[in-house]
Amino acid sequence: MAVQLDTLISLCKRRGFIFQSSEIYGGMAACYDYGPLGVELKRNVRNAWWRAMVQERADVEGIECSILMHPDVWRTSGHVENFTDPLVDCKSCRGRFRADHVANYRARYRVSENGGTREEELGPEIPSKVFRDAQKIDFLGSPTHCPTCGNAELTAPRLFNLLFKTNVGPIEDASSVVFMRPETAQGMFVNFENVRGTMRRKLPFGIAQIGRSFRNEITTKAFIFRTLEFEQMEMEFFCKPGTDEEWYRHWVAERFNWYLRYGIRRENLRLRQHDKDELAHYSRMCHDVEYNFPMGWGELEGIAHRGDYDLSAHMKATGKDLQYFDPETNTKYTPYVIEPAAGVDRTVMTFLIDAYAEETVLDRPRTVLRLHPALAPIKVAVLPLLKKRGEIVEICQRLVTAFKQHWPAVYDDTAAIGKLYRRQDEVGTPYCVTVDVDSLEDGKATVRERDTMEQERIELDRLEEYLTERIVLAPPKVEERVEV
RNA sequence: GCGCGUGUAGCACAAUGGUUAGUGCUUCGGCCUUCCAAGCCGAAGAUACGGGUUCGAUUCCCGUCACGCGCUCCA
Repeated sequence: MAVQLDTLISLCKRRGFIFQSSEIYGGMAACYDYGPLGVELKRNVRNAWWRAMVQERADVEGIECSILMHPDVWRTSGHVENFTDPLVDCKSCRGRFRADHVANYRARYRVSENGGTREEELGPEIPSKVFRDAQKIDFLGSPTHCPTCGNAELTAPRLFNLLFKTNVGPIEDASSVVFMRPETAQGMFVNFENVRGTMRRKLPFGIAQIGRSFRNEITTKAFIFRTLEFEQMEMEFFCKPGTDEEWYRHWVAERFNWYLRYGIRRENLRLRQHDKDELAHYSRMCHDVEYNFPMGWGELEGIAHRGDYDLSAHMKATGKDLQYFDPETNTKYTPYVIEPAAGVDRTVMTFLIDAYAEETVLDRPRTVLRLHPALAPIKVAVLPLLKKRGEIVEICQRLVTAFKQHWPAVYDDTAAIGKLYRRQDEVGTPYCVTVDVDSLEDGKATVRERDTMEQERIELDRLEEYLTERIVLAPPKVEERVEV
């Protein structure tokens, strides 16, 4: 039985993982802040991805691009053109229509630009230039009758576009409109030649990036599953046409197995291949990695075969040559691209849900996050069994100072030992080190493991080595690997 | 974006058109205890925001915001 979302949200807030954004002002819809523990968990997720996708591989380079890019990038990619149609909703039958599909509709727009205002009859289709240049488009005309139910219950037309716009420069002049990137991928495409050239790369190779993206979604959903501002982990893998299907299968398997490696239960994961009519315009094939969330199956990551769509589009738009010269065959071609694209926030949420467990220990409830040690926000807690004994506290302080050189570590003496253990269980701390009176005699401390609650006496000067073996070198939680 | 529902302390809940809004957990201080949420004493802490009805609103009404569920949408 999976944890209820409410329960998880409550724990996230109570223990400093995730807060509602701008909470004291009443909240900001679909925006969330990561608290002290959440920020550690999230960074660990990023690092785990980067480790698997860049550090451990010989064929992928990293990059970090600016969120603001030349506006033409998004025209070339198709993001500006799509979803710029004005849409109307029928309040009666709840249908939604493109305004220009509703009969007898002629719209007028008030366009503010260059400090002045002019009114134009532009018709239902808004040219992208107007959309780009206009600070504000007012709909002065409006359709009235719903084509489905015939009732005069249509809302005023509204522009529907997922791109966030903002202005460069302090004056809101029309010429300064730019977009907040809706995906990180375009940064890799426009830097393809920079990375290939400076890193002296031959095909195949990939460019990976982790960063924020922004989508002005109509509908938000389920906690941090869909937010307006979110973080992506994307990699564009450039390869020779003809080898693309093999690489596609490689990356689908590789990405699915990554989730197993960090402990997501096999039965809560599935691969789903997109039907042909479901594919995006640039996409030839696509598999989603899906997780069985409390609210149903949801997409964690998409592995898409983008063909040569993006590089070709950028070549056409800029006139630059982004083809690859293959020295072995002495030919030029446009690389094909395989793109695994994952959401950091969704992945964080998934790890939290999958790790959450409630048990009964000695007739007492225990809540525990069974996070992989590499992901746990706090790696080790140092606890004194007797806080009144100065020698014991002294040893604890010495240990925690030493541990902090390697990992996030905490010291806590504000409750009885049982409660201290439960506190750490609830935030997923994999190991607790407890110093007691015997420690003063035998030079050992008790190491208590989170999942089994088993204890082991370890020499004080062996603790760092002991914990390193279990935290840094922690094996995959799920050994099973999937072939595609 | 539509419909339905919800909003009381950090968390989970209770109560009420009228005295000081109650309980558990949590947190903090103290005593005691010392290897799995023990006990005792004490403390801090709330009616989402705005308006209306009323002598009086946390309670009734309206709006806003946020969250949940369903639909819709979705690169």
